[in-house]
Amino acid sequence: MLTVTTANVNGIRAAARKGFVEWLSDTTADVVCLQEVRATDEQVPVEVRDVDGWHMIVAPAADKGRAGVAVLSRETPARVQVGFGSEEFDVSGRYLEVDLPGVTVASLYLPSGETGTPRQDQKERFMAEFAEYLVALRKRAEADNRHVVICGDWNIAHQEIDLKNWKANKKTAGFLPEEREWMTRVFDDIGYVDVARRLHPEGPGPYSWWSYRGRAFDNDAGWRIDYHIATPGLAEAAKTAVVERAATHDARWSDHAPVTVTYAV
Amino acid sequence: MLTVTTANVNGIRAAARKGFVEWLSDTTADVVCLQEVRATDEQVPVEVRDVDGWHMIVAPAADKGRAGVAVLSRETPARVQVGFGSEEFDVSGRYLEVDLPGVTVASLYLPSGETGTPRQDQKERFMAEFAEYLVALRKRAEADNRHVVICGDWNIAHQEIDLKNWKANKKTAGFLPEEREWMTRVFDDIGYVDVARRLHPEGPGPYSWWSYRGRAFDNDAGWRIDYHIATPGLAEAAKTAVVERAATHDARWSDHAPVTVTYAV
DNA sequence: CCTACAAGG
DNA sequence: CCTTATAGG
Repeated sequence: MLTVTTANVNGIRAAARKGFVEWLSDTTADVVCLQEVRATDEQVPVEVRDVDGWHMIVAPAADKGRAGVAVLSRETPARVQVGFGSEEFDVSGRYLEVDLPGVTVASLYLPSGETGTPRQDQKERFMAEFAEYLVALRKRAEADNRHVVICGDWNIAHQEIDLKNWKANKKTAGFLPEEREWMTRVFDDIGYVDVARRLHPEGPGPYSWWSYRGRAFDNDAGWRIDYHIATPGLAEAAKTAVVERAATHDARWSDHAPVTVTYAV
Repeated sequence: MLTVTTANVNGIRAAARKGFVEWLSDTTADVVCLQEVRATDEQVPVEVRDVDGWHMIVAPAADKGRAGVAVLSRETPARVQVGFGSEEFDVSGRYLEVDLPGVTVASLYLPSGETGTPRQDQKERFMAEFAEYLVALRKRAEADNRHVVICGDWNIAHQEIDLKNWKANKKTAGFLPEEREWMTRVFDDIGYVDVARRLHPEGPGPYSWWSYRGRAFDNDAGWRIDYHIATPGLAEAAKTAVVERAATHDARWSDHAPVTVTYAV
């Protein structure tokens, strides 16, 4: 059994002050993928960095205080890869891949974008380059007889059931037609599987992100943008998928909730 | 009897969250001079701006979130003056003068400076221009038969007894020889009086500012840089001068403590 | 070690 | 409505 969690922490220093450390010491996960760490290795609070029994790798952004992904694992990874071979994005703290026995686990933080701005162009450049990488990664995994799961904040809600107010958000970055179609291609053309949706085909939700503005969390006006996107064999091995909304409810240390999947591998 | 308090609030919005509102509702002062308000009129929390029985005038800096002085008085001032006739400094939120019956009260926030930098040059330009104004103000007050007191953060410790570690700070802005000599000229040549020191000639202290760094407050490693500087007649009428260290100890809402003087006028 | 601002989300 | 960075203190 391998339990993997993904969580966008929205600043690991702030999260550590608000309950992330307690969540980490309670979790039974074997691997934790983090996004928006917003800190270098040295800036990660020692209560997180030196927590007993965990191995931590951080891929910070060159731009101070922005983005940043990390992987915590109980086993030491056999291989670590920062970035996916992109000149533009490999220093942006958005992709970190580690090899654990039989399975490659990646932490992804896809740009959030902003409709009609250069930030949306950047998101689309990322999506185009990353889709190519996903193809190569899948081929490599098949050749090596390895499973792959890309965990993280993909910043796209795939279907109408993946956000509460889909009608109001048809022109909002994260639910644009071209973004949704891109995710469809990841599934249907490249061959990855949305693990949580496969286990729970019925919507709406469960959501994994709620804006801090207004009463979005209390009203469950959220989006499902945090995914486990896995190769088919691993997706079929998934036994449970849970959004730990309660974990964040007791002590809300991020605007995202952890998404945890247990794989029978 | 006229009781006047001066307090550098280090951001009135932060201070209001931390206990300044309670301090204000408890004080028996008739006039309160504030420095480092760091807010425009509209940005001042309503609990302060609309507090019953007080009239408030704010002189913010053109530079958002910086400096800013204010005067709260139970009586409506007959005259209000922002700045002291300086092209450079009148928009810098550092001087506000009001006329109350028989006495002119000013709130001053002198630049803090920084040894060997342009900020120290600015402080010295301010000191030069302001000294000239002090001469004119004293003459005008005598002609009008009015008392004057300039309350505020002068950002200079005058003597060795005015800071805990004077030996270590001989090259620190706020205790430079030229700054101390300038204050001596304000007293000996221009004829103003350091009210609190006149009532309490013995040092060391009492200090009115303690750095937030380290344990400066607990160790009373402070500076006396907040003064009531008055014309001689008013200084002679001063009955008590108190640094409200306890007020800030119960709920420390600033790195400065209020300095309160009661005048028998 | 605080403040407020700015930019990103 | 959050985060971190920055300048000023």
